[in-house]
Amino acid sequence: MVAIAWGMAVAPSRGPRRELSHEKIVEAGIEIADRDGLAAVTMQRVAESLGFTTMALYRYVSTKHELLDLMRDAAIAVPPRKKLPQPWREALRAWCQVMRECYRAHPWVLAIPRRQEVLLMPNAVALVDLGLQAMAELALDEEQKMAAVLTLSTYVGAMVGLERELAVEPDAEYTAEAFAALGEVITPERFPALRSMLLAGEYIGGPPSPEQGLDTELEFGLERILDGLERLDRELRGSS
Amino acid sequence: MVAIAWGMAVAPSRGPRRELSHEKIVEAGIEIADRDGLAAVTMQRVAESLGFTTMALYRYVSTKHELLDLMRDAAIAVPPRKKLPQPWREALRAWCQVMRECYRAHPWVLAIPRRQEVLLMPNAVALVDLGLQAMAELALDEEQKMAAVLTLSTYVGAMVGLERELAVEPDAEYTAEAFAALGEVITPERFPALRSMLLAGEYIGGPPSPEQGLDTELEFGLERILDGLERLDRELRGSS
DNA sequence: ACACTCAGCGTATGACCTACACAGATGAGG
DNA sequence: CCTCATCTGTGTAGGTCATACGCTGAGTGT
Repeated sequence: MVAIAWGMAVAPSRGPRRELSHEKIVEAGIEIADRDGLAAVTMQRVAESLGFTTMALYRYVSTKHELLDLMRDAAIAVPPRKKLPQPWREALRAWCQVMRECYRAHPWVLAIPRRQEVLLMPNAVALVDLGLQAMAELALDEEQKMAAVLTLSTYVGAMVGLERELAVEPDAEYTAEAFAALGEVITPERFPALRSMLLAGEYIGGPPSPEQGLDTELEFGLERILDGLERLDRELRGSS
Repeated sequence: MVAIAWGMAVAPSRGPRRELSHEKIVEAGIEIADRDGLAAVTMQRVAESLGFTTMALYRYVSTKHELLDLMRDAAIAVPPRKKLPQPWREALRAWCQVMRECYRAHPWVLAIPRRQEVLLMPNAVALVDLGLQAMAELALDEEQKMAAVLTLSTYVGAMVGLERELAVEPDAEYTAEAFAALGEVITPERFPALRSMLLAGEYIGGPPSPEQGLDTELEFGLERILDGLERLDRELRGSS
C-alpha cells in the first residue's frame, strides 16, 4: 500500500490491458469527497463516476480503507520545491499555513482514521521533511525537532478538524436562547470560572468565531507554541 | 439532546411504565465501546446487551449519533470537586492529566465526530470550567483564556487520538526493513532534512515510542505551550 | 499455438440504521 | 369507575454498504 503511493506498484504483464489506474480511482474519490464529504465516498459511487462496476475497484485496492489512505496522501501534497521564508519562526508559520490550506481544501482528510503506514507515504513524509527544514537553524536535537513537528502538525490538524466538525451545520440548539436557558443549570458554585463568560456569550465557537471559524484561536495557540520553542532554543544555546 | 444530558428530559406520564432509561442505554454503550471499540457499538448490540430489541432504543434516542454524543459526555466526567494544585502551571498540567486519563480510559471518545451541541453538555462544560479555574491567576483576558483552554484540550485530545490510531495494530509495513527499503526513494535531494533521521530510525512512532505511545512527544508539546503561556502572562503584567 | 494469468462484471451475503404499524399497558378527566 | 388518548416495546421490512466468489474473455510468455 505504501508501495502504491510511492508509485512502485508492479503492474502485472500477463492479463488484459488495465483500463483503470490507481491515479484515476484516487482522483475520482477525492472529487467526490471534496464535493459531498467523506460519507459520500462509497465504492459504488467512485466506480460509477468512472463508468465501471463497484468490484472493478478491488483489482486496484484491497479495501476501502486503502483507497481512503491513498486519497489522503494525494490530498496533502505540498507544492513542490516550496520555499520557506526566514527566520525559523516565519518558516514554521509558513509550514503551518501550508497544512492549514491543505486541510481547509480537503477537510475530509482529517476524518480518516490513521494507521502507522500512512506516516510512510510520500506526501506525509514530504510534509515532515518540510517541517524539519523549517527548523534547521534551531538548536534542538533530532528527537526534539521530531517532537516539535509532531506537535505542530497535530495541533493544526486538530484545530482545523474541530472547526470543520463544528461548522457542519449551525446547530439549532446552539443559540443565544439556549445559552440563556443553560444559565439555570450552570450555577456559580458548580461552574465558578465559566459562568460569567458563558452569560456574556464568550464561549468556544461563540462570537467572533461563527464567521471566521477558529482562526483566532488557532493563531493564538500557534504563537504560544512558537514562543515555547523559542525559549527552548535560547536555553539550549545558553547552556552550551 | 443537550436537555437529556443535563437530566432535564421530561418523562411522559401517560403510557406504560418505562423499562429502560437513558442512563442504562448509555452505560451499556460505553461498556461495549470500552471492551470492543466504537465500531462494535451497534444499536443491535446495545439493545441485546440490555435484553431488548433494537427499536426499543429509539424511544430514548432519536438517532445513533445522539447516543454516541451522550456516551461521550458520560465518559469524560471529571472527578467531582477535583482539586487543582498550585501554581497555575501545575494546575494546567493536572488538568491536562485529567483529560489524558479520560481519553486513555475511553479512547473511542476521540473518534466520535463532534457537533456544536456537544460543547454544551454537562461534562464538556465542566472540563472547560476546570481549565479556566486552573488559569485563574493568569493575567490573560477572558478571550485569551478561552483560546488557551481550547488549545490545550484540542492538543491533548489530538495526541492521544493519534496515539490510539497508530497503536491499533503494529503494522506489518512499519518495520525496520520497510524503513531501509524506503531509503531508496527518500533521496537526499528530495528530503534533505529527513533522510538521516529516518535511516537512524528516528521517526514518528519509531523508538522509543512503540512501548510508551507518544507520551514523550505529548509532554514535549505541552511544556512548550505552557512556556508560551508563561511568556504571554509576563508580557501582559509587564505592560500594565 | 497453448496455457496461464489477469481484467472487469454479476450475483449474493451479511451488517447496519431506521421508518412504520401494531398490541397492550397506563393514567387523566369526566 | 370508565374511557380513550398516549406511550411502550416489538416485528417487519426497506435501503445502503462493503466485499467474497465465480465467470468470461483478453492478452502474454514459452
